[in-house]
Amino acid sequence: MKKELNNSQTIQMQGHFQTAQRRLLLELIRDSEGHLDAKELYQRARARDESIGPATVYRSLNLFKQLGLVDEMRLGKLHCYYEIKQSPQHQHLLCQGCGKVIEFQNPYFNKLIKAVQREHGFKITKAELYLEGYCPNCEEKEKGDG
Amino acid sequence: MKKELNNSQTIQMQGHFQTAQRRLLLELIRDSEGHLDAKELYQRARARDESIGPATVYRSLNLFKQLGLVDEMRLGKLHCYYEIKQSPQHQHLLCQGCGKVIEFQNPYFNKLIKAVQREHGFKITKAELYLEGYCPNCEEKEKGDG
DNA sequence: TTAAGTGCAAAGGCTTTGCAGCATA
DNA sequence: TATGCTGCAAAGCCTTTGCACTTAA
Repeated sequence: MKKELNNSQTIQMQGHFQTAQRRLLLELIRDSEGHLDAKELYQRARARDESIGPATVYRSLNLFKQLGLVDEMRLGKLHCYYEIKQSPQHQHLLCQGCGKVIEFQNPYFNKLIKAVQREHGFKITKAELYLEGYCPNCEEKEKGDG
Repeated sequence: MKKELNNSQTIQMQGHFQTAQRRLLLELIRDSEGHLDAKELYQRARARDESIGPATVYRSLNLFKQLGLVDEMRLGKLHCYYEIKQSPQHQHLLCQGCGKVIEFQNPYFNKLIKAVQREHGFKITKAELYLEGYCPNCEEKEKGDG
């Protein structure tokens, strides 16, 4: 089932060319469900279009960020991951054992943001919660290993 | 008022030499109150000891992390910041206007962690909340500029 | 004394930039 | 057709590594 880019993704390209490379990259980012860093994106793009270069990937990512098409976030060590904007707000939970990334939502999150906003008089524009730990499976293995 | 490294900071150096460089670096990290990246740390160290090299800074940071003396965290763009462990758990709020970093605590935070732990069966070992926005001052200026 | 730590310089990754040719609108 | 985009290659950062010298214990 081939998905098409939706309106919000194409309309916002106004003023910039739509190119095969950009369409491919956006498609890969969306299909990844959000857990893709620049390197991985480059590799996947390369698998579909042998001639694409890293410069195009980085330039496109910067354009997408600038246009507000994708969100950039830091997970794990030092990587930046990209995901299509428009996905409902969610946070990330990384398993240190198997590397799996889980997205979650929790009502306390908004309460927390609002409380901080109130207490510090900040206007908050970006909020990221990043949790790391062991999923039930890996937790079992940990116990087994010692 | 010169502060001395406390016991928890020296005891944990057991098995590793205490050197002038390491003492200097730990002192700078502690005095920075936690918002220092590797580059900035190197510059400050350089100001106090002209002969220190970047390799020593990076090697020391890695050692401190390994020994659990400092925490590494990602703030803002791509930087990693370091702070002395032992400070009570707190989270970070960055002003996009003036770059100021505020540490805060909020009871919802722990509730949130516990809820996620319960819902996903994860054993959470690390939790970072990162907020970005405009402080009251900069918010005013933003309005002024348009 | 001697293994660990240091500085220097070189190497390694990832990301950006310059440029000539190509493609979109 | 004309500007913007691409790929390539080179350059730029930041971080790590190899090596000979120095130093803490």
